[in-house]
Amino acid sequence: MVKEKNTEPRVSCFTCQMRNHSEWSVLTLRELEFLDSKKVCRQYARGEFVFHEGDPCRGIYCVERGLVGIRKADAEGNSVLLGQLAESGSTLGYRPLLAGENHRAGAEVLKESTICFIDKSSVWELIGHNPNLGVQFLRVASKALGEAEEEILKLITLDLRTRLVHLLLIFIKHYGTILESGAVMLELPLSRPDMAAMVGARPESVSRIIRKMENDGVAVFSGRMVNIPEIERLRREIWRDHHI
Amino acid sequence: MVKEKNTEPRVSCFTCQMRNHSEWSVLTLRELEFLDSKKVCRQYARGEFVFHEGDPCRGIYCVERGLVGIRKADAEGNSVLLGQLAESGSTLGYRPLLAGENHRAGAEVLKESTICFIDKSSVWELIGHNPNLGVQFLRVASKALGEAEEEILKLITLDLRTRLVHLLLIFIKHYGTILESGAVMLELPLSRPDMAAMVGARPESVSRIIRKMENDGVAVFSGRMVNIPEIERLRREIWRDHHI
DNA sequence: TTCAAAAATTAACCCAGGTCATTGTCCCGG
DNA sequence: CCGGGACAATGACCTGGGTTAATTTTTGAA
Repeated sequence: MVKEKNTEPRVSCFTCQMRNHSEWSVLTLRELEFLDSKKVCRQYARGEFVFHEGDPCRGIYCVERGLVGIRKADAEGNSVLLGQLAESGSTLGYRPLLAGENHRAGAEVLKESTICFIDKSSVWELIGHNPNLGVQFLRVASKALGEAEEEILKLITLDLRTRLVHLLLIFIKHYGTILESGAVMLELPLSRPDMAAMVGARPESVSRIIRKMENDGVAVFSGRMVNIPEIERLRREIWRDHHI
Repeated sequence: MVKEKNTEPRVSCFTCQMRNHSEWSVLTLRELEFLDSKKVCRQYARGEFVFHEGDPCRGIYCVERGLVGIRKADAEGNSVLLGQLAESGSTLGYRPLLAGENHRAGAEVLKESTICFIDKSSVWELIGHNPNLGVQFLRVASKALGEAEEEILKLITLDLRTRLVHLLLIFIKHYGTILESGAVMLELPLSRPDMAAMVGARPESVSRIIRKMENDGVAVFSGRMVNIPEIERLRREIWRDHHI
């Protein structure tokens, strides 16, 4: 698991591809210089934690490249992956920073990643200096809140199969490719246990649903590859719970 | 249901009891004058909606007195009450305002209330004028996000009885009184269907759990009154799922 | 290349809680 | 004073998905 991690990769905020799609897009050149001078970047291997549940929040993290999940666990070892996965351009840990709390969930690296850290006081300094940055965070936090509330409703009203279809459709949007046959091919970014943690279920139940979906001819799973012959059939499932 | 509603009650931001416990506490006198001049207050009867799911967001609402729940429903008529109930001093509808979205949930008046409305542009004007107000909203939104995520974990890992006990303990904190016997007396602010909507269950299931709790001698329900002989027994239930 | 640990699949079992139906009470408006 | 509609309690029934356990496959470290 330890190759040559902890190396500091050469990363600059100025050349960062995703900057204009992130909260930082509102920064002036001067502020960007400040950010660039304050950030500390490093590589993380799959399985590492960027921060743990309960840790005091020292600052925020900016994913330059890779994939990170937000995991929340209870005493018995059950765990959930909350919300969307963090990819290039995503910011991690802004919630506890802005709420003035400790981390209430951990950030687990799902694919090798390069992540930059910006300490708390520098973030507040930037927000104080450029209120637009505060407004950006306001947007991000409010959108996340809306999605969390949507998730609560889904957990209560939708059965597991439907929730899984929702997840698949999101993955298709992010990672899917259309074959010449018109079918959609998808490489899942997650293991089965992690897929289960995203929809709030056990891996065994996810397996069971996958088998049923294959029997129905809706999708074919093979390891992390999924082939969906007709996306429309998938889409129809999320209307009216796949019966009519 | 219609008595003499729509009367404009005499409400002033200056004398508002809860102001110093709300986001508005950071306003200067001058800004407070602005807020007071812009706000529009009115009374709402039980059952009215302050705004509906899907409505465009025109501004935010400030509960001066009363009780309001945030309700989210799906096509089949199932519904959930999200998060905490809004009482005196709570702000409603800040999420869609800050996210720049439409309302994704409705606000339903649960007890007769007096509520002030502040239009969108005035709020943004205040935030632009006093960035501390923005920071306040940042705090509020981030805390709400943390609680929503906590709720997701609870829905997945805790059974109905435990979720209900959590709810009771919150109600006790807000509305409970200690009798001379040491027992706790509580008047529930909600009907059974609404309690069910708060814990993500059906009213019948809540009834069933209530009966079991009475058999166990943990609590006695009579209409909206609840008597809890020993709060400690309640508290113990949320540790380790009331076995062991 | 090899071995142990993690991931995956499948089957059998079972129970929490959703669904449906019945009955009774309370409250409000006419 | 009556009647209709929300609220409440309870029982019978049934199923989605959790639990356990056994087996196989994949993975990655040495």
